[in-house]
Amino acid sequence: MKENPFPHFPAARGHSAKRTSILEAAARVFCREGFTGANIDLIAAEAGVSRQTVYNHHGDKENLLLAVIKDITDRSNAGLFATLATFPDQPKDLEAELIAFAVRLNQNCICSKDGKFLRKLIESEGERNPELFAGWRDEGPLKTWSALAARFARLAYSGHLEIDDPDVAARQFLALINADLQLQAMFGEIATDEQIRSAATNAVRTFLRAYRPRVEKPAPAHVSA
Amino acid sequence: MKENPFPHFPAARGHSAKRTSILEAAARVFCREGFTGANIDLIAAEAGVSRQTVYNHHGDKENLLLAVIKDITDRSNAGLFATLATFPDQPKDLEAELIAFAVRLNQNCICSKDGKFLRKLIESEGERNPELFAGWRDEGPLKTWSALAARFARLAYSGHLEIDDPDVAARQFLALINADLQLQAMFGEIATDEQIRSAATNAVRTFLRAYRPRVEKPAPAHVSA
DNA sequence: ATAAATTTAGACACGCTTGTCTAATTCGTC
DNA sequence: GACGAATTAGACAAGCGTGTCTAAATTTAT
Repeated sequence: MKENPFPHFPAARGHSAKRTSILEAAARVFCREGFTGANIDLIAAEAGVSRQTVYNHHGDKENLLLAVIKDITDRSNAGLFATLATFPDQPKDLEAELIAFAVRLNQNCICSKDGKFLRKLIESEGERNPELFAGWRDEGPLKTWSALAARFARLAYSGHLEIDDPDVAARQFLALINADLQLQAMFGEIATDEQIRSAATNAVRTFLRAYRPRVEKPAPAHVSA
Repeated sequence: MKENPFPHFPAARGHSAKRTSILEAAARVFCREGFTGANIDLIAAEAGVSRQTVYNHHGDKENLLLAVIKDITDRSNAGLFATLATFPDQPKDLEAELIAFAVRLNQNCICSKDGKFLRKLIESEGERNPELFAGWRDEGPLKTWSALAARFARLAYSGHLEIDDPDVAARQFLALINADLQLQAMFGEIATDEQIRSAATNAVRTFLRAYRPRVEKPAPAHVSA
């Protein structure tokens, strides 16, 4: 209601700074303690803000949770699709480029603070808010899978890969990427760059052993040996 | 204190039945609502028991959570190692037997009610009880990985597979097994037998494309072509 | 410097949950 | 049928968390 009806100026500077810090603190606390376990006083304290300010910005607790999820979702999706755009469509060195892509995917999307928060929040609260879960699934994993599947299909068409079902290949690629990192992801620990690189290397090596064409260059005509 | 000091009879029949039903209900509610969100009245109601009985059996709420986790962990580990024992050590049809093994693993351990409960409980409460998380990790995933890695190493030694790092192969096998089921697992839905079989087939097919020996039978001498 | 908007600390009512206690009731056994 | 153990319903105090309110202090823009 009292947000800022007309934008003579987008918002007071301290105002939006506090809004941000509230959302960040709330995300941390919701993740750590769960919705019911998170208490507003703690969120306010971690945000360096008074309790009343939290209520001024976001109404009640339920609303705050939704704001947190929307905030993280938006940022997370932006990062995700920016990263997907760097997929190696016309690779010179497929293995190296896929590894680099996998590293980016892990760093920017899956192992990032946002990515982990979002997954844990959805997993904790999804059972109580089915439409929340459905929305996340449709906009997150399902879109990721289908986008990635399209890229892999292209690589198959251009003869770089030999793939029966691109959707399966996409899911397997993502599963392999995380095979070595799942345990760390479950706890608070953030994966080292070295660990991420190693995980990506292992994953891509196996993925390519499975999906690299077995006969040399059965490519579609316009690629000549 | 008032459990049953001497076992003239192990415990009243209704007594242990109620204990079981309390643990089951508590597991459900803790999973659904989180530790703080779970309330004893609800657990008692779902167990078909009075609130006081819950306190009689398990002291306070914290204690009840520990009892639930211990209960599920024990059952879960028993199933896990029973299933691991059915690994195809001397396969005639490696692909078929690995698929069957993967199906058993998913049905008995990963997609089972206990498996899902345990994972969600640990993920929710692990951050607040580090030793809980550590115990689960050491007894669950780490042991699974190492047991599975040993089996794969054996298959590699006998020439059925060509594996650089058996630990990596084991993690990748498990990751592939779940690639198609992760989303369903996150929600309440239980995977169909058909889905589990299909997921296992996809996984094993890819796994074997990656790890089956490329040159025919470079086996260790005693296997003759 | 002044006026408007925002933030703050604190107090407050209200509801819910935990854990205990008691007295009545049911259950299993002899 | 009678006994003891377990279970039950209900009341209860104490603590905590939410959300509201007020009056003072602080920030921001004019």
